[in-house]
This record gives sequence, structure tokens and C-alpha cells, in this order.
Amino acid sequence: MINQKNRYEFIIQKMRDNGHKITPQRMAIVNILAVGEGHPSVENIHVQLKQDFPTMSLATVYKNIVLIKSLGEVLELGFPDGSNRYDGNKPYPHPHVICIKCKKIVDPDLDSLDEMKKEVASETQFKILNHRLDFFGICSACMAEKV
Amino acid sequence: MINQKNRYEFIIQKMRDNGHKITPQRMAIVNILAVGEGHPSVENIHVQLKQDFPTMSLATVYKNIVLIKSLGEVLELGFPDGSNRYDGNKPYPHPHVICIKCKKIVDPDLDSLDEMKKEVASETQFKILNHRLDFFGICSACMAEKV
DNA sequence: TTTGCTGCAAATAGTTTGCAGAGAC
DNA sequence: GTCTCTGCAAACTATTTGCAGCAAA
Repeated sequence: MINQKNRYEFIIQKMRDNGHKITPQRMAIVNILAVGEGHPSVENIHVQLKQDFPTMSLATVYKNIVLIKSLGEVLELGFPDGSNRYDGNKPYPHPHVICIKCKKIVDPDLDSLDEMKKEVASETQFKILNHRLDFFGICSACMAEKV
Repeated sequence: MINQKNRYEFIIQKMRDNGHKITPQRMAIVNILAVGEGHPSVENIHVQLKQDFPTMSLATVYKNIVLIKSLGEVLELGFPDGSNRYDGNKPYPHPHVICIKCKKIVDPDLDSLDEMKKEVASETQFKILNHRLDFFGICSACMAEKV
């Protein structure tokens, strides 16, 4: 696990280096994204920040996410149903395991993925630049609920 | 490769069995989806069908795709940028390799995926029901163009 | 002081829905 | 003849954009 405090500082510094101003709203958004456990949605970020910034607008959240994406410091997880979740802790492509009931997202360790990438490249003659791997299922907590 | 004529007949028959009427528009949409080479978008299907059905509306294409999805006979590939592509030839989850330049989609054979599914299940304690695996890169044709 | 940021409201794009007439069965 | 489907237009939702005032540097 990457140190989250350092991750926050790293992103803020990168913004400074690129000539962006550091506003309180911006700091708060980066802070939420830098926390590793969550894979928050825009809506989720907005609701959280409304507590500290009652005037915080969705547009500001969106604009900042666009900025952080452009710096390559957040991974956007868009899903077919239109929902979007963000991972600012590990901004590079990596597999996700998603509970279809409680929407929890877990990051598994999968060593065999690099091997698979090579397999695909050699089979299809593509130059592989990126990937996306999601598993959908039911987490143990939701299974225990038997709802 | 699944026989495409049979695939078309199969979907049409399944519609009949479920009490849906077989209209010319419906037949044409199923026909396009049953063809294996393409992974068409809604827009793409609509444009193709405008030739034979000048009054064909986007809504009809959407409604029919919803129907075919509900029958489990088309795989929807929604991408983070909002684009959607459909695979009516292989409606079950399978890996895709996508060229980011020409948008071509290829289906590679990957034996190791089942193994990975088990690995994830045992590591995360999830019951895995579904998955999505996409590789993004540049196909050999686009690389040769050197544009 | 300068320049970029916030936050409101309006615009946008893809998709869905309501409804009246047409068509499958 | 019945009931679903089509196709138009309007509604909807997530996201983006324009702009005036505000705040960081």
C-alpha cells in the first residue's frame, strides 16, 4: 500500500509544478482521491465535500478530476451502466473485483496478467498499450447476508 | 466461429418463443448483430439500416437491443468514453483487443483466463459471476500506416 | 496585479420514455 | 381483432461549458 499522505503531497506538488493554483476545494478533492480504500464516484466525492464546502458544485469536482486525469494521477473506472468510480491511489491500470450488491471494489494481486498481455500481443500482432480487467461477483459479506 | 446464419435463426426463434413479433426492422437488426466480424455501435447499426428503412429511428434500434440483451443474446461493450459496441455473435463475456486508432475489435483466444478467475475467487473470497477484459493498443495495420 | 478557479446556470450527448398510428399474428 | 412495435418528439441523466465574480500567487 502506498503511503496516502505522501500520495496527497505528491499530487499537490505535481499541480504546483504545472502552474495550477492550490485552492481549498482542490486540496479536499485530492485528499479524498489519495485515500486508497475508497473508489469514490463523483457524486460520492461531492456529497462528502458538501459538509466542509456547502457551496461546492459538481462542476468543480468534474473539472478537478479532468485536471488530475490529465496529470495521469487518477484512474477512471467507467462502467457500462454509466457509473464512474475513481482510484487516485493507484492511477495505473490494474484489475478490480467489484461486488454487484454493495458496489465495493477490491484490488486483487494477479501475477499472471503480464504474461497474458504478452500472449495477446503475440497472438494479435497488436502493440498493447493499456488494459482493463474487472471481475464482477458477490463479496463474502453480502453472501453472508443471504438477503 | 459460430455459423452466422444459424445464429440469426437462433435469436429469431428465441424471440418467437418468448412471444415477440418478428418485424422487418427487428430481423434487420438481429441480422447485423448476428454477423460475427463486426462489433457495431448503435449509431453504426442505425446508419446501415437507414439504407433499407429510411424511417428507421434510433429509438427502435435501442429498444431492440434492450430486448436482445434481455434474452441474453448480445454482449454490450460499454466504454469509459461513453461509446457502446455490441457483439451478438458471442454473447458471453470474452476478452477483446481494441485498436485505439481505427477502433477495430478483435477477439483473442486466452486459455489462462479461467485459471485467473479461480485465482481471484480464492484470493478475494468473492463469488465471481462475470468479468470484463479489454486490451487497448494499436493494430498492425495502423502501425504500418505510420500516420 | 494577474491569472486561473469556483459555482451557478445553460448546453450537450447518448439513451430512454410516452404515445398514436401501423403492422404482426 | 388484439396486442405489440415503430417512429416521432419530449424527457432524462451524467457530464461539459460559458461566464461573472473571487481568490491564489
